[in-house]
Amino acid sequence: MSDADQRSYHHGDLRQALLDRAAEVIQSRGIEALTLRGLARDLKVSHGAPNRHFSCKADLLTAIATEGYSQLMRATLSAANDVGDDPWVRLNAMGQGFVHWALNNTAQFNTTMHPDLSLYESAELKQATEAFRLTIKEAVAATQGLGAHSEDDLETLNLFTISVPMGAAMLLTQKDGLATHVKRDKLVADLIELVVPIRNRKSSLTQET
Amino acid sequence: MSDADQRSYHHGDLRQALLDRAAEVIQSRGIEALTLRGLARDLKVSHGAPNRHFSCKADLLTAIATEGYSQLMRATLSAANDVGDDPWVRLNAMGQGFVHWALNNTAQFNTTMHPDLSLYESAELKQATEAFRLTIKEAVAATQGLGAHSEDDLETLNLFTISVPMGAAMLLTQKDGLATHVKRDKLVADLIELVVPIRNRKSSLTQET
DNA sequence: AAACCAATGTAGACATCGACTACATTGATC
DNA sequence: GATCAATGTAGTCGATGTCTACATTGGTTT
Repeated sequence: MSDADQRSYHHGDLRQALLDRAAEVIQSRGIEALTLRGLARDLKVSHGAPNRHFSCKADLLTAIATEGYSQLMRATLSAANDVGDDPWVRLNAMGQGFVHWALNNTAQFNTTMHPDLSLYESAELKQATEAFRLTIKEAVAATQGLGAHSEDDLETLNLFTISVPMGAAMLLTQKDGLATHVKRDKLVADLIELVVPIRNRKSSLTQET
Repeated sequence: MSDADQRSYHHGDLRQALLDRAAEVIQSRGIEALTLRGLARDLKVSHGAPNRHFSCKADLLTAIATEGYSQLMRATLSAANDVGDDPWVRLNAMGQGFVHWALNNTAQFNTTMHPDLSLYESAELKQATEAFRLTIKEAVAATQGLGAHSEDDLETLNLFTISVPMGAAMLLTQKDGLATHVKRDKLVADLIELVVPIRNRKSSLTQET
């Protein structure tokens, strides 16, 4: 072994290295092309090493998704905290934060939303999913009565509010999606404005109707 | 060979049988668990037979997605034709038709939206995708100036309009999604009403603002 | 009617993968 | 310094994708 590869036996943080490399592979060649043995080769470890951290491929994908929900929640909450206390303005920022995180972490986002993962029952993933949904639901509930759609059912409003960033992120992260739009930030801002309007807005009570 | 299985050598329509069985497998065990050899076993043909119709697994998924877009377009257009000529009412119906098709064809919908497929360049899939997007775009364009959001950019409006059914279908088709909602039709109608409102609407010109 | 042939299905082979097992090395703890 | 759980290695086995050669069929041409 040359001095270049100072890793004699233990890798150091193989788990995180696997997660990082997996995201790269998914980005370039898709989830189907992702293999545990391929990751092992890329990271110069034996083909069985990944199994010490992920018992199977579904386990790896689940871990990516769990971390995805966690980061998604942090990204949305962080965006909300950047804009102050008005629940309406906060919800708008959360929507934009959601889409921006998805566009900046395409592979992780697509893996997080992989339909197969809802079949693979995982306690951690379920918990992360619920925590995220609760965060959104609370933010939506906090805006009730303050702006438009104040008369609508909360569940319907919640679905509407999360559907737009979710659907837009889905479409924009496709390889041949609308991602080539020049002014990405403006598109996202305009889009979320249609769901949670904050422009031409003086206070929390002077909204229409 | 018994008289029950009258298929002596040729299957008859193996291609469609593969597509149908694939949808069942995806529905119950996910896209990752789908294998060409498994399909061959289920349909009592040799392990190489599927390759005569689909050169690889990606080809099969692409075919499902292509058919998915085709059916999705038919479902939305059919829904529009059921409600008359008002572009605004038609667009509303298309949104509802989209979600209902997705909820009634979960496996096909999830496969159609599989992120891997945008990496696998397929002329037919690309054509089907573009045809569908054009259909939506035309329907959105036809409503411009008639209702709300008349001042918005068409591209933004288009993304908004398709994002809601797309995101909602994504969320509702998840195994632990909101699909347990009792009044599914009402939820979908209320949801789309938030995007393309048609209630309390006399004509195409007496809308707010 | 007989020959022909493209479409379709069969059978076998090979590299690769997931998953399991036994064994080896390491670093932390007592 | 001994101990041991965590982590990595090497080998194995069944299953899969994909390729090739061969077999069967039904329609077409002569």
